[in-house]
Amino acid sequence: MNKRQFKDTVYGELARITKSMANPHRMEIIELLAQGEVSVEQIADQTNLTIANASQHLQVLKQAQLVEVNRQGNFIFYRLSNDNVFKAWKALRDLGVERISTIEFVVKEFRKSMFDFEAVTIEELIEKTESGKVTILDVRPESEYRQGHIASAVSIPIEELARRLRELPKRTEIIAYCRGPFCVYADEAVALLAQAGFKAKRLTEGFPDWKLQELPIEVSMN
Amino acid sequence: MNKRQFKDTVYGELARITKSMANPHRMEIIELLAQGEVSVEQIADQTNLTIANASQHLQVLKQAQLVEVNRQGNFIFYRLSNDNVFKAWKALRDLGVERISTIEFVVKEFRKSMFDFEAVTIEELIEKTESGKVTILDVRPESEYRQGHIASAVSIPIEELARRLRELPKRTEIIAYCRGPFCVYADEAVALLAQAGFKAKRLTEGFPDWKLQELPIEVSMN
DNA sequence: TATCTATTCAATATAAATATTGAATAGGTG
DNA sequence: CACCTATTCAATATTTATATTGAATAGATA
Repeated sequence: MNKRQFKDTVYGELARITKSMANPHRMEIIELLAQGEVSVEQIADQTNLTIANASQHLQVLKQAQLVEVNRQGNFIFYRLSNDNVFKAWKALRDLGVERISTIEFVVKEFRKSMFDFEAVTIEELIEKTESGKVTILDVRPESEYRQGHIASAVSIPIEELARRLRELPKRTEIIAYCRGPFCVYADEAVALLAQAGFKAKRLTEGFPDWKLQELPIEVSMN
Repeated sequence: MNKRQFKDTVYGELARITKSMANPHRMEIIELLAQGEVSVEQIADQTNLTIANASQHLQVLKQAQLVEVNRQGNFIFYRLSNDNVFKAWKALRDLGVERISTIEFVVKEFRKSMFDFEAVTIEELIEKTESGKVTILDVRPESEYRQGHIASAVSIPIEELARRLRELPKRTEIIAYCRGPFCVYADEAVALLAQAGFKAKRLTEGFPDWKLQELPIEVSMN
C-alpha cells in the first residue's frame, strides 16, 4: 500500500461516513435519536416519512455504524451508537448556524412570526439555578424525558401542557427546554405559559447539548 | 411558514453544507486548507487531481461558504472561511477514527509496514516542554510553516530533511509534527531521524489541532 | 494593447442517491 | 402451528454527483 492508496482509503471512508449524514431526513433522524431510543414507527411519524422510507434511511445510518438497534417485543428501537455521532452532528449544526444565512434567517423569522421571546443559554440557566429559584420544564414526549433529562426538571409534554398548567408555579421563573435549537416545543410552551400569566423563557439549546457538557442529568427508566 | 416547512428548510440547509464535505477529495482539500492559504495549483498537486477537477471541488466548497478566496498576482489562494469548518472536519475525523475499523486498520497497517514508532500526544508534548529540553520539528512545506506553527518549532520540510540533518541536536529528543494524523511527513521524518541516530518521535495530531486548542503558536509571514 | 497564465466554465458520459410502490421476512402472539 | 404486525427488501424511475475534456475568461505582464 502506497501513500496515495492509503490516503484514498482514509479520505474515502471519512467521506462515506459524512455522506451517511448528508441528507435532510437523516439529519433530522440523528437529532431525534440524540434524545434516546426511538422505534422506526415513531421516527417515521416525527419526520413525516413513510415507514419504508424511514427504514431505508436508518439502514444507511446503520451501515455507516452511526446507529445501533435493540428489539423490544414487536418494535425495533434505534439509538446513536456513540457520543461522537452527536458531537459531529452538533459541529455541523454549529457550522450551519454560523455560516448559512438562510438558517439564521429562517430560525429568526419562524420564531418572530409566532412568539418572540427571550431565550436563555445553558450558562445563564446554571447561574439562575445557583442564585435563586427556577423551575426547569421538559416539554418533550415523556419517553424522551424518561430516558434522560436535566436534573430536577419536571416533565409536561407539550400536548398536555394546556390542561396541566396548575402543576406549575405562578411566581418562580420557568425555563422550558426540548430537543434543541430547531425544536419548536419549547417555543410553543413559552407562548402558552406567557399567555396564561407565567414567567417563562426557553433554553436556547436542548437536552443532548446539556448532556454532552456533562452537566447533571437524571434517568427515570422503568 | 409552518412547522414542516421550517424543518425542511433548516435540515435541508444542514444537509447541503454536509454534502459539500461528503467527498474524499474535498475531505482531503479541507485538511490541506486547515494549514493555511493554498493555491489551486498546489491543491491539485497535493491531492493528485487535475486543475479543472480541483477547481470544480473548490467551487462546491465555495458555494457552501466553507472557503474564501484571495488573489495574489496570477494565483488564486483558497482558505477555510472559519474555525468552525475545521471543527466540523475534526469532529467527523474523530468519529471516523473511532467508529470505522477500516480507518483504524489502514492507519495502523500503513504505519507498521514502514516504520513503527511511538507517537506523542499534544498533552505529552506540553509536559515534555515544561520538564526538559525538546526540539519541536515542523516538517510541512515552508509556506505552511510560515503561515503558522507551534511556538518555538523549527522548520525543515521533509524533502530537505536528509541533507539538513546537521541542523538538529543529537542528544535532545525531537518531536516531529505535520498536518495531522493522516499525514505521513512526520512518520517519514521520524524514520529518517531514527536511522541517523537521533531520538525522534511523531506528534499524533497536527498543527490545526494544536491551534484549535489555543496553544501557543507563531506566525512568520513576509 | 497584445499576450500569457492560472483558473473557471460548459458539455457530456457515467455513477450514485433518492422516493415510491408492493412484496417478503422475522419474530411475537393466540 | 397459523396468524399478525413491524420492519426490511427489491425493483424502478428520477434526480443529483462526479470525472473528463477542451474552450473561455480574467487579470497580470510586457
